[in-house]
Amino acid sequence: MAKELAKQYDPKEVEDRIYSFWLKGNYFHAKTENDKKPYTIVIPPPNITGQLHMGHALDNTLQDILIRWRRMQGYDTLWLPGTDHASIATEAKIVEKLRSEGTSKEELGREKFLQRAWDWKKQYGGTIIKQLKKLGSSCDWERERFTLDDGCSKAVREVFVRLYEQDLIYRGNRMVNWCPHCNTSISDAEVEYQEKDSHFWHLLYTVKETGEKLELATTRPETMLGDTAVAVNAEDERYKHLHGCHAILPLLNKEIPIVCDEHADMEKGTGVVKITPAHDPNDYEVGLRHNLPVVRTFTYDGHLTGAAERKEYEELVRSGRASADEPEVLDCGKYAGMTTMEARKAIVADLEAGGYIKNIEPLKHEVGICYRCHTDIEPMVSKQWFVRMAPLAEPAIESVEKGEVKFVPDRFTKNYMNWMRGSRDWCISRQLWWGHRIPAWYCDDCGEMTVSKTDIDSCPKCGGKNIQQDSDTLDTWFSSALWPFSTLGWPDETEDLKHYYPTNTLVTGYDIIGFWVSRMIFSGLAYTGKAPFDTVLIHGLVRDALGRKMSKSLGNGVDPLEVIDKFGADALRFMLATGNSPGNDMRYSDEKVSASRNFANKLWNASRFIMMNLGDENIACELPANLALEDKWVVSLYNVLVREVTENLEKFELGIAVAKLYDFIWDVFCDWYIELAKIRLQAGSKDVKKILVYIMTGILKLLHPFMPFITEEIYQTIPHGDEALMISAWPEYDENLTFSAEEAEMDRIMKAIRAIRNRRSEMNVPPSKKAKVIIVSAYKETFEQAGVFMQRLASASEVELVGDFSDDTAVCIVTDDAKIYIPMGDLIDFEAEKARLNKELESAKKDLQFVNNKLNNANFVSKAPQAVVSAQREQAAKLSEKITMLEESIAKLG
RNA sequence: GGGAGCAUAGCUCAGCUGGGAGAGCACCUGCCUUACAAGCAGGGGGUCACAGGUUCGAGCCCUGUUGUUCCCACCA
Repeated sequence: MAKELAKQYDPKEVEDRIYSFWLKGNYFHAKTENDKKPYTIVIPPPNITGQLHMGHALDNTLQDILIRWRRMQGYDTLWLPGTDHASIATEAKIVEKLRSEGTSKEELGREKFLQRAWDWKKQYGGTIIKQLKKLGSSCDWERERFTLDDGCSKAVREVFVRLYEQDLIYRGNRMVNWCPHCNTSISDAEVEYQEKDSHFWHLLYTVKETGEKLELATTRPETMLGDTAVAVNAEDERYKHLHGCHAILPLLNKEIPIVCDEHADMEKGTGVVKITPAHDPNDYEVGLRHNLPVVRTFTYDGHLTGAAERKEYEELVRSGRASADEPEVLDCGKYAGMTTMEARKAIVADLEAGGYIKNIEPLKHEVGICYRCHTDIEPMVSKQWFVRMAPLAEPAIESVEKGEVKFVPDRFTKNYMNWMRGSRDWCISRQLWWGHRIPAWYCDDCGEMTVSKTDIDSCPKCGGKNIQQDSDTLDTWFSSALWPFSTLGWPDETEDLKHYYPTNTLVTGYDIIGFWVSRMIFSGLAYTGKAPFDTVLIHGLVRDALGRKMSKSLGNGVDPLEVIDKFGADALRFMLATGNSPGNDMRYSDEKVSASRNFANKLWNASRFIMMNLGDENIACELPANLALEDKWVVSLYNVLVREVTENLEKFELGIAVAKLYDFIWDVFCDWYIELAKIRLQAGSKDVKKILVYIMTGILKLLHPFMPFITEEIYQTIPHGDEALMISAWPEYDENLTFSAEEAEMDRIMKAIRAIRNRRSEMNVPPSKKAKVIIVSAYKETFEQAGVFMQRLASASEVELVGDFSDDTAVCIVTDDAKIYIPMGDLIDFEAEKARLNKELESAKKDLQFVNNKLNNANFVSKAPQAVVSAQREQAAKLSEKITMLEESIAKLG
């Protein structure tokens, strides 16, 4: 692989080749080694309909960083990939496609429709997987799963039947959220809210017994045909005389009871509420409390019911198939067949004509909409399957309270708890075809319902063959909830399950804590007895440069693949990891990626420089026996870097880790060490080459999880041990490599060099104009070594150490540790020099004053930690020295 | 209505357990010093939203205020 390296790093030339190299080495594959500690991540399965977006890029970059790091640390790592069938989203796409072809799912029939869906999956399901590979994701592709594959389906059935047998799944007529566009029920979690302009219609109902007009307000007059009561608060003095009376429902002239219920709030409006149990969640509850009839007036596709629906209902009752909780269906007569909006207009018009409307008031209120298609949700009583949440939520809450599952950052624990505590029973049936079909069969002969793990073809009760499977499918999230263990083979006790479950880290956005994370936790506990992971690493959203959510409708989405094409996958990954702290949103901008790209290029050129100097020499990656001052300095700092980066990763502080790497590589290694190394390289030192290889190798390892491609590419060109960087050992902190004295020495030298550069720059002396440097310092030995450094880095023609010095034509620079003179001849403005030194003196005195104020404070000295106090004392001493030196210099100027 | 986050240099954001404010980009100055101009050296720029409090000491902890974003909730 060794060759002449290009001046600029070209990710396009490298990335696919390196990815193939990894695949060929089978490095992503988890080998289930029982002597190694496992580390497992299951991927949040992207939808098969999806294209990789920035959210995925972030999510998977974080996962890949963690998994690569742990792999290098020697864990038996498994990153298990896969995709989600996304029932509602996929079905919607296929339905749309069918419509464009002039047909429909009904016309096609279930079988053929599902065939189309599988074809779709085959054709597009691999797209996002390919895109994940472009990012560099080191998933174990041999274990790739799909929520609708045989194994996951088996797990789904197992769970469904178990829950049913434990009475944790039931079927019944309940209030659900109905999407008239998707034509299915959806769960509470799938409803979003949006503020919309509407009206408050103040209606007047007549009380039958007293003849008085009762004023009440509603936002949904179109539901009034289904009213089965009017409610007032029992404590409300205004209406006490009406307890037990009846109201006459306008238009239908139907007598409905006036009930007392806590739901009626005396403070709100007139304190009177109309009750429509079939089409309002609150009213449904009121209805249950007062045993009110439930009258359905809407069809499932959002029209008012008519004679046909009524007839269907009557059939059901006559045949005895109607369950006890079956809602009555009304023939809405002249309104039948209207959409709810049309009905609203017609009903309001009729009410107005009948004098039943007191007034209409404009109103803004939150309306529930479908998270997929944004259609207004119709709350509706409907026969559905539900998971009983309370018994499942309890252990899930306890587990998190006990710390078995930890959220990072911690504040999302609260978010999770709220969700768990507040959730109502989970509606899991969907009137869709693409998904896990509910394993329940109904016998047409005897009416028996059978729930079974395996398909059945006759009724177990009467033996009849006229059985039909429930036509509904399960909520997509039902199978997602099982993902951490269904993918490992559960319910079978597979080797994978034993070895890799429970998994370790779940990485996901805060937006699906309710949808997914909480359901995995209660599912894991309920079915495997263990929490499915120990840590949930939460990240935020990737927004656009203006801070807006990226969305299709705004057209402000940034395609990660285009970014990869332009800047490289490493640059994108590095950018996503940099400045990202857990749980916080971040903004995307090309400038940031470009900065990351520049960093990659910097690394590339550093390696190019090292390669150039290595030539054909075979340099082992080891420290030489004798370390020079600058070697000890860089090794010491590198050693600290190893410790800190590792610690940061352990705490999931990826953004901090990556910032430290950036600083070390660019500032410490490239700008200082390599520059210093040039001196000895020219002299042909082999030791310095060893150090360069040693540090570069360490850097590549530490940076590899973040920038896998370029680091691997460089690793393959420099002398290396393991066949691949990605499976090489993660560096470890070595306390023998701490050289504090040398760090301090280098610090003095660097300060002096910076001070000289600074002065020269201020005086506009070009680097090409070399000048002699004369140093007066108590740190003789240090500065004796520094001579060559100064020639190289501070444009010194020669460096002389003297006990004392005086020259009117020399610039004087004072650092904490030394007085430095640079004879400049005519360039010196005598007065300006004096003024500058005086200014510096003032500033040093001020600083000393500040420190002394602290040290003179008895409370500070007695209460502050000893280390802090002594640090201040040291600083005071340094400043005093500096002041003395400055004063001497000024005195010499006269 | 409840809860949470954010508010730090012109812009985007770091700032880990409280010890005299940092980076990237942008800006200004000088450099093609042969690894890198996607670079090097230097520089300017911040009462850390506001008001109190705890502390020897607060960007960091506590209380309140303002602005902003988000989540949850059945507002008829």
